[in-house]
Amino acid sequence: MDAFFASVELLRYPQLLGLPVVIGGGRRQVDEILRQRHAGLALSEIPPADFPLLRDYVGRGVITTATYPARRFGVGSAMGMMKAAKLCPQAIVLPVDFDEVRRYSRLFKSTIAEIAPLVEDRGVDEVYVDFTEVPGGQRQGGRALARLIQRAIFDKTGLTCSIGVAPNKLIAKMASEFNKPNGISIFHQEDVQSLIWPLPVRKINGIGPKAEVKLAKLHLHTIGDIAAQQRDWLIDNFGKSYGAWMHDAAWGRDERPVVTESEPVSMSRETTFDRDLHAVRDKEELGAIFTQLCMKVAGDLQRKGYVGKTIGIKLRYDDFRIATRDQTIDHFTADGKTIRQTAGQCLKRVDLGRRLRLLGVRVGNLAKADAPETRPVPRAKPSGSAADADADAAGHDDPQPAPLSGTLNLF
DNA sequence: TCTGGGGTCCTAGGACCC
DNA sequence: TCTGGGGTCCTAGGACCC
Repeated sequence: MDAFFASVELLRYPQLLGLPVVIGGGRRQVDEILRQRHAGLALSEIPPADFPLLRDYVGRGVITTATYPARRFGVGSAMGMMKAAKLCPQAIVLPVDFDEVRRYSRLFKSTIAEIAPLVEDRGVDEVYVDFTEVPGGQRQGGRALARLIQRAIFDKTGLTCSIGVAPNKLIAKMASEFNKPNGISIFHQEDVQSLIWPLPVRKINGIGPKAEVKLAKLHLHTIGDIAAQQRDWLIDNFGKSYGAWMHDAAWGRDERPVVTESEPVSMSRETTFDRDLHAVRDKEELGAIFTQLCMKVAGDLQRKGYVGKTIGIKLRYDDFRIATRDQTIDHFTADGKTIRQTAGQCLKRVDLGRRLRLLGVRVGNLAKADAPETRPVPRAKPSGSAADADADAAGHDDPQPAPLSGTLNLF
């Protein structure tokens, strides 16, 4: 056994575990429900019978997680709150406390690292661990060490976790879902045929909704269906890289190592508005939000010690179409005003005639702030792109650049 | 009143360079 | 009047994941 995958169920308030509970939605909306009913009371002081209910929720947002009793009604992660309210109106709804989630996440990961040091971060509640070299890591096919880790996590955090142990990351991830919550599953390469092949294609980490639809059109529904195809046939239908990968995955082949260190590629902030905003009518509001997003990204970069060169925006229109624009500048920066100005140039290159649902700001092409290549370039060298020409024409440090024909001079 | 926020990686065309 | 062939960077979009 080389790899091991663990994920945790991040839910506090043990008194609620047996009840249908969803966590998520808009912070403001949930707080509003809480305030109306229990002004000034901490969550822990509210008796379970008095908790706010999903049927009282109004507004946007999605579910972050749900208890198992709630999942029995068909609600789950990423589902819209309004849809969930139809399925399970009696569920208790709680706000997400991201600071606390992060705190528990760190504790979860450090607890594992103390026992098995090779840990790969896979987000807030998941990790891969390589315990090939951990003393005792092979006992009972890895079960002994998995138990030890599971117990340590529970002792330190009070949280349960599901663990899969397998010869590689791909199988370990699938194994971890076999025995939820708080289970341990040990898979061997030989189990792929009997335990993995009957599963739907979506269970492969890397096959999403689009690939699922395309596979279904080709009459491929289970992982075994994929495994039964010729590699070249998959390559013809899905491309050289994805097709070959899909074939390997269906056969349980995966050579990726556990990666313990990585540098961020980009940092971003985005927000979905309470209601769709229009570039003209909601100009003030939009402008203020835009500036805030830029300042937040700048703060994130500075706090974490990074600078970036590519600054971009993202918008989501009311019809859910997404547009992105970005621009690479000639020096690295983490400065809010620079980000704001460059992002403002990007905004002028996109259609602002439609109502907007979301606005985001991103800084990519990151480097460590103290790295030598991040120092300012000696002289700015002009380049001839249209965007630069526009920036030059409108720029000269002017906070209110000239309008571009056909678009609105909002920012 | 379906559909968050923060990421990564891939593709593909055009610019530009040697 | 048939115009190579790499390589890298930039930009936009999209799939996917937690």
